[in-house]
Order: sequence, then C-alpha cells, then structure tokens
Amino acid sequence: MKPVLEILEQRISDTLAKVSGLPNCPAVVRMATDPKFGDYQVNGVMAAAKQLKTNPRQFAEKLVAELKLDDICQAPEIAGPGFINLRLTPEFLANALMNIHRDANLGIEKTQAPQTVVVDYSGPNIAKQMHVGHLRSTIIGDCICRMLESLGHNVIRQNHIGDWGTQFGMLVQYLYQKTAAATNSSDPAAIEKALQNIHIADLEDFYQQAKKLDDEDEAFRSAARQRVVELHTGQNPLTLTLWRQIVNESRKHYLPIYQALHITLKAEDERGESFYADKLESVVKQLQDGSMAVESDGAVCVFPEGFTNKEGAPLPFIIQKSDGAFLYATTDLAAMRFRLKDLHANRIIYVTDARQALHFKMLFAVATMAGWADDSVKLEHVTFGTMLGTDGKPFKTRTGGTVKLAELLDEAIQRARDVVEQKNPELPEEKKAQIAAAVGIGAVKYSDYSNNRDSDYIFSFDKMLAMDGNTAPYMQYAYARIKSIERKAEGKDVNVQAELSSIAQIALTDPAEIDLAKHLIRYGQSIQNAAIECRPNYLTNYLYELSGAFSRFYNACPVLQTEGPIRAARLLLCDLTARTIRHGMSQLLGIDVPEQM
RNA sequence: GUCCCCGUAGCGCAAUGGAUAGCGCGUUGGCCUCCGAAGCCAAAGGUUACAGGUUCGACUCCUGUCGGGGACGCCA
Repeated sequence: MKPVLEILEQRISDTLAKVSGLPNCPAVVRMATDPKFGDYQVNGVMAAAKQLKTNPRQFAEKLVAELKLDDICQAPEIAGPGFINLRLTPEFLANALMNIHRDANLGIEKTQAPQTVVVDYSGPNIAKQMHVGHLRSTIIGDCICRMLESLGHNVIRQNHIGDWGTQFGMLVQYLYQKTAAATNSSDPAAIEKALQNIHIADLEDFYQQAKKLDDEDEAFRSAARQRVVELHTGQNPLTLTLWRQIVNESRKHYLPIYQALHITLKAEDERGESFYADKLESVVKQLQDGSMAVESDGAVCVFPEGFTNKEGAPLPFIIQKSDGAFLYATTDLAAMRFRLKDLHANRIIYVTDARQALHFKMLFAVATMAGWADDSVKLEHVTFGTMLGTDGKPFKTRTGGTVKLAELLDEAIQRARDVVEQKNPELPEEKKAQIAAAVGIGAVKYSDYSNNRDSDYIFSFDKMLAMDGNTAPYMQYAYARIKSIERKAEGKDVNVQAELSSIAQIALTDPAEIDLAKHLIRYGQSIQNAAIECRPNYLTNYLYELSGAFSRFYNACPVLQTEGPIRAARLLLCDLTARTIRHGMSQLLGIDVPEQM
C-alpha cells in the first residue's frame, strides 16, 4: 500500500505543475503540525507563488480549484499565508484501515528499486569480552538491517570482527606457553587438549599478561613476533590452531549475547580482518600501480584531495607502515573493494562511533580515487555519539573496569524482574522470567534507539531501566492490555478471530478511534523515514505516538461493553494496533512483546 | 591551527525549512463499583548558547563568536 503522503505529494505536485507552469515545484506535503490544521498540509504553495510573483492565497485557491482529491480528502482548506490543509475522509480512512487489516505486511510498501546494501556493524574484538562500548553499533546496525529488509532491500550483514593483527602473535605465544606449562609438554595434541579448558574470561586476563610480557621480556617478544609471521604464512599448524581456538572461544562468548539482544548477526556473517589478510598486498599494489599511493617518510600513503593536517600540509591515508606492516586503513580498503566487486553492493553502511568520521571520509575518498566506487554507489558512515560514564567521561577501553555487556544485561533483567514481582506476583515463575528478559533487555535497547544517535550517550542503569514515558515497557504494556482484552473476550463468548474476519466495512465515530486509525495507516511511511536517515529514533517516536493514541482510545472507548459493528470496529483497531506494535518492536527493533507482563 | 559532533523547560531528551517548539522525569491537582493505574486528563515551567545572514517562513540552512566533546603520520 502506497503511503498516503506519497499519493498526495504525487497528485498535488502534478496539479501544481499544471497550474503554475513551473517545471520544478514540489507540493511539499507534510504531516499537519497541529490537529486543528487537519491531517496533512501542503507547504509548497508559498514557494510557487513567490516564483510566480503572485499572491499565495489567491494562487492556493486556483490550485485547490483544480485539485481532485475527493476520493481521499474532504474539501481542502486554505489557511494562514497559503497553506492548504487536508483532512482524510472517514470513508478513505476506513478503507485504508481495511486494506491494512487484510494485509499480512501491515501496509508496508516494498521498494520498486531494491538495492544490495552491505551493513558493517558490531565488530567486536576477539579475545575480549563485549562491553558497553559495543552496544550502540550492534543494536543500531541491526535495526538498520531489519528496516531495510522490511522495505524489500537485499541486506548483507558484515561482522568485521577484530581477529587479526600483531596482538594475536602475543596472545598465541602466551597461550602456547600457558598450555605447554599446564600439560608439561610441547606435544601439539596435548596442547590442543589443554585448550579446551580456556575460556573468554581467561583470554582477557591473558591479554593483559601477554602485553606485560611483551613489554618486559625480550625472548617473549621475539617469539610473539615469530607467531605473527607464522599466522601470515600459515607455516606452523599449531599457531593457526591456537589462533582458531581463540576466535572460537570468543565466538562462544558473543553469539549468546547477540541471542539475548535479538541481534540478527550469525556466525556466517563474520568477515573479520583475517579474511582480508591475504588481499592487503594487492590493495597497496593496485594503488601504487595507479600512482595514487606514494612513499612518504618510509610509509606508503595516499593523499586524497581536500584533507590537510595541523600544518596545512596534505593529510596522508597510510596504507603501509615503514616497517612493511599493514594497518586498519588497508583492511578497510580491502573490505571496501570486496564489498563492491564481489558482493556487488549499491550501498555500504558503516555503523561506528563518530570519532572515526575522518577515517571514513578519507576511506571513501580513496575508494573513489581508485575507481572502485562511483556515483551509483552510496557510501555512508552512520555515526553515533560516544558512550560516557555518569561522570561525563568516556569509558576506558584497554584496561579493566569497563562494564561487561553480559553483566549489564543480567542486571537489567534482574531489575525488571523486581518490577514484575511487585506488579504481578501471581504469575508463574517461568512467565516472570520471560517478562523480565523482555522488559529488561527491551529497556536497554529501546533507550538507545529512542535517542538521536548523534548525541553522546550517558550510560546509567537508572536511566536505561526507567520504565515510564517513551520506553519499551510503555509499548509492551499497551500490547499486553490488548491481549488481555482478547482473553477477556473469549471468556465472554466473543470469538475475536471470527468477528474480525467477518468485518466487511467499518465506521469510525469516536475521536479517539479516528485518531488511532490515522496513526495506524502511517506505519509504512514511518519505517521509510527512519530507514532513509538510518535513524531508529524516528521509528520509536512513531511507536510511542501509536501507543499513546491507543492508550487514549483504551480509556475513552470500551470494547467489550459494546456490541455489533461498534465492537467489531474496536476489536479491529485493537488487533491492528497489536500487530503494528508487535511488528515494530519485535521485527524491527528486536524487542520482545510478551502477552502478559 | 584545520575539521567533525553537540548546546532546546530544573533534569533527561524529541522535533523530514512551515502556522502557537513537543515528550518524559520532577512539581501541583484530578481519574480505578468500569476491558490491566507500567495507564489517562489537566496546570505550571522556553529570548531553541550568542550575533549576524539567506528565505514568504529558521531549532533546522550559511557566516562568525562563546561553551562542551572528539579527530587530525605510521593504534583500531
């Protein structure tokens, strides 16, 4: 179903072009800013009148005389300096509602031009536990994927995990020493067996200790360096086994967290740094052959136009260090080339924090210089603000003391559990546990989604888990109340499904019914808006407004105390609201909506 | 020094160039013999940091200033 806004924009723009004779003059139809201005407003008249040097109100009258909208709207009204206010007819609204009612897809319009969109998000570091700093990329990226898919795009998820680099030489060597010492043997089979007992928490500890040894112990450092070489050449199977074990162990840590958060990333979406390790040389060579990369202070650099450093000199994008090693810039270029040439991406979305903005700007510039990306592909860096502590300072990354994601989620669930216990002590234990998980994790995700992603994010349990206002529990509560009505209906011998499927036409009379209906028919539009800008908070705003409209309806319009067509219409509104909330929360945000809470 | 983000009610935050800038918390006052009060209704609270500019119209776009954060040659 095409969004009403789009239909109006199209039709009015056509008429506007005809009446004005102006080639490029959009109608600019928007949601009305105030209910008293109707449902939609046309803002383009003033601009057109300006170009024609005519009085906007008079021009609006001319336009209105030519408009044919009576199948959608009541007679248009001209207001203010030259706005045209549009009000949907009850018939149109009722029909639109019936169409959505019959549509399993809730009226979400699939795109006419599906794209292949690569979304790069989450990217945890191997051998480290996920901490709060990973949360935003992971959940924002996931929502973007889900929204784009719901609109019919082909989304390719890429989890660019940090599974490669010199620190793995260190880690492998340390792990080797540790297991060799534990087994009192350097026999590969024995070491491999000892590895079974190594867990992510140990690995993290190992990392600290390995780093210390690397700083202090000459012999260790050279052994670690040898491991790096072996990783690259693959000549020592034991080194690769140790490395693989580290990655596997890490995966065992983060996949359950994805599962708890309802993140759609799968193991097969992993395309980490190691995947590109053997492609880095050719990236550098290609850029050198094209005379784009040049030697500078011993390093290989690209100097894209328009970037300068503190001294005003050209800013290098370093792709190979003076010691011959490659950097993350090189890996990102290799990934970019792979995504464009092998995955055939039309659009690539990188979901990382805003501090990397310059890096991505330069990356995009270099990819364009190299001729990999042209105007037909869209490269986007979807940024988000920094995770801050309540003291307003960023979380530390390399040391301990950061909040582990797993622990955060546990606490969120526990806090939600306390509320459930207080509100609904009579529920069975199993239900309480389900609800606590849905509410606790939902609250954490939702509080992030509902913020403008550009803002810095102050981490606070109390704020994340507050359950008033624009929060996940508000939507979950609205949903649970609808489900409760449905259960009550069965107790009163009302067959909800039969009644719903027998409805051929509905009439809406109460203002709260009409308002709710108007929200319901805007769902697809709201997803589009959120997806274009990659802004989940647009979607949460919509869901919050929808739930608000439902709560007012719920207060004003009893369902089961009525009967006949009025009850049927209200049941339909309830059912559609429930389906929309469930779809938005569960399908697009990955937040569970329990039947009871 | 250059560049990026932020600055909106006491606090936390919204607002696709449109009309009288919204919501939550907090404060004050209403609403459960009525489908779930994790709810609804109402009141109070604003020079959208500041100064210019573009525009018929600016929280939104442009320039500058101030304040906060961040990035800027071999980390990721």
